[in-house]
Amino acid sequence: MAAVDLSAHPGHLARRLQQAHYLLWNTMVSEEITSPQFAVLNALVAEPGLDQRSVGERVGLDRSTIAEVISRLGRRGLLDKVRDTQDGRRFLLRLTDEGVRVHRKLTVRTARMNQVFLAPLSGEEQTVFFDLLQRVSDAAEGLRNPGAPVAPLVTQR
Amino acid sequence: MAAVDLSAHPGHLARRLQQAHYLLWNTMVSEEITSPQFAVLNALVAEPGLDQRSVGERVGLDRSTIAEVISRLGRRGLLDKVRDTQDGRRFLLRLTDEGVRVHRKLTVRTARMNQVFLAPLSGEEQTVFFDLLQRVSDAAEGLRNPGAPVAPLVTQR
DNA sequence: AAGAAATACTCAGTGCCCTGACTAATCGGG
DNA sequence: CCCGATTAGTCAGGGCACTGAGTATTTCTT
Repeated sequence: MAAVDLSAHPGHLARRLQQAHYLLWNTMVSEEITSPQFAVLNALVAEPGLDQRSVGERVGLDRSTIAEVISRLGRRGLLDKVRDTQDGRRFLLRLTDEGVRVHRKLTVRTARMNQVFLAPLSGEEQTVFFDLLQRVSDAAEGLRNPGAPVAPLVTQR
Repeated sequence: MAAVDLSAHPGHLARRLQQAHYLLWNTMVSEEITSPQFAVLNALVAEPGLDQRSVGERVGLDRSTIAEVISRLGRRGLLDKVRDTQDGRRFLLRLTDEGVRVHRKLTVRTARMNQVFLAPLSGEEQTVFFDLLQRVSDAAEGLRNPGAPVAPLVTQR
């Protein structure tokens, strides 16, 4: 009766979009390296020697998640992690040769995948799509913290 | 050098969109019930007595994930799970009174949240946004399986 | 009626994602 | 110089999401 149509819920659509992407990535790009892992490799190609926190900032991952992703990439031998001698809190990250090689290979495949992913949209629609996606995300990002916390669902006794 | 701009990658944008939504949901809707959990409640308001698999289908979750989500909702006392006497493989799901109550409360909050989430877009843009999101997801969904598996990154010796 | 195939669900394993609490190191003022 | 605040990273805990393997039940086929 009071049920709602989920297709009018942006959150639901966002989740579906990500699932769709995950699926395509798995079949067209790699079953070993994930999309967030590629994002990290990419950030380190652009700025070698970055520390963990900064990489997380570039790719949009919090301190805990970025630590996990980096540890996995380290285990796979795609990057090295060394203490910063200037600031003993930091770890400096740098791709290994293998890391660079994998990044290069994935860059090509990713481009192909993006084409397939966006194929249902015309060129103009693709531009609009990026724009809308970015604007909504940026706006929500800007809303961090300031709001008062939600009232709990159940009144605790 | 060969680094790519992530803002041109729909997968990255999809992930950011979901993160943004997660954040907003947490502050505006509930810290206890998640968006996928709400989707399940909603499906069961629409069709009480559905089995697990069908609920998963409605909300877009695979068998394993839907099992976890349902088990959590069960632990919270929001739904009941009983063996189908007609078909001993199935579990039939039904919301408890508390489940219905929570769904009603969240429906209101979710509507408010959606408004805030979409506020950066004009009414017309919102329509376009939904349309593009849906078309891309549907298309990728349709691409399931058929493709040959990706070649592995490293040639195993 | 018996065996094969399909179906609903569970379980183990991997990975992403967040929060909150903690440790270690650095930095800033007095 | 020292103490408090800030900052980088870790760790535990909860939840989402998938795959692949396994169990039980039903259904299809012969």
